[in-house]
Amino acid sequence: MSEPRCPELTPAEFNLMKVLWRLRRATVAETRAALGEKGDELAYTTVMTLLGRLAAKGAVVVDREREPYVYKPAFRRESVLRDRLKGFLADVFDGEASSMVLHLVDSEQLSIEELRAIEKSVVEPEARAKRGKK
Amino acid sequence: MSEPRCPELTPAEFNLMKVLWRLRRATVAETRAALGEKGDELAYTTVMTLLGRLAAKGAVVVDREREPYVYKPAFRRESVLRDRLKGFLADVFDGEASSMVLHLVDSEQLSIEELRAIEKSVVEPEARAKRGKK
DNA sequence: CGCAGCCAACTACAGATGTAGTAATCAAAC
DNA sequence: GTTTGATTACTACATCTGTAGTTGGCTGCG
Repeated sequence: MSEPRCPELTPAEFNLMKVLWRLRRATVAETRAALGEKGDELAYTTVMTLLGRLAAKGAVVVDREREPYVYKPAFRRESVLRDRLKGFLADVFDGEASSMVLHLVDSEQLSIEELRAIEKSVVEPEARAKRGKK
Repeated sequence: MSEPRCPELTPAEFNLMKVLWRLRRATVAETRAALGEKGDELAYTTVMTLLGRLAAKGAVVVDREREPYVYKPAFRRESVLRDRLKGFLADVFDGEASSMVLHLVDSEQLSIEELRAIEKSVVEPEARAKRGKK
């Protein structure tokens, strides 16, 4: 029995998840406010609907102890990002990670310096420790 | 007037595009056959519907000179992949390319050796020439 | 010449998605 | 205590997606 995987998320749902990961946990109103700051104005009920769907598919946990309910992510951000990355890589680059990275460099979204820095951070132990935050 | 961008593609549509890029150009039947080899069995009319939608949104060009019609991609594969990558990066990793690559390495989808190889290929001129195929 | 196939156009349709309105409740303000 | 505001539970619904059926033309086979 491997760890339970996060269910598929639609773009709108994923967007909510990003907010929840940032806030750790939040009520509908709080979530809505955070979205608003990003420029995503959604009706209160829309946010509720989305959070409801996320709860239904098990992507968030709802604390119904006391109202207003508090929602929080059921899966670590890191692991969800990883899964998405994996899926994307398989879908678009046939799983060829290096091909993808090459594209990144080619299109100047990643510099050689960054590439070297990554390499270093993977090898060097103390840099390794730092990792994880980002 | 910058270059026209490829319109958004749904997963099913993108899947067809992958086939078309491989075949360069193809009829409905040929496309369908190629999909079949990959294990994607779709009804003839389904393939036609999808190609029709792709044509409608300008992602493929249709040669109606003589039947059966011949469909071919309206955009280079490379550029579409790039766009998708860019969108994904922005959406999932807030545009932080190095963060994404770090994830790749962490989850062992990319080895340090590959990373070094990429670095090299970007720097070295003759390796640079080779690039493009992949 | 009439039928069997191939093909394009049009139609169908269930399920997913994004977005939000309405009803019912409850608690705080007056 | 009645009105008001917050909050949740339903309901709504237009679109988009994936998948495919139906209709009718044209073409070559017998």
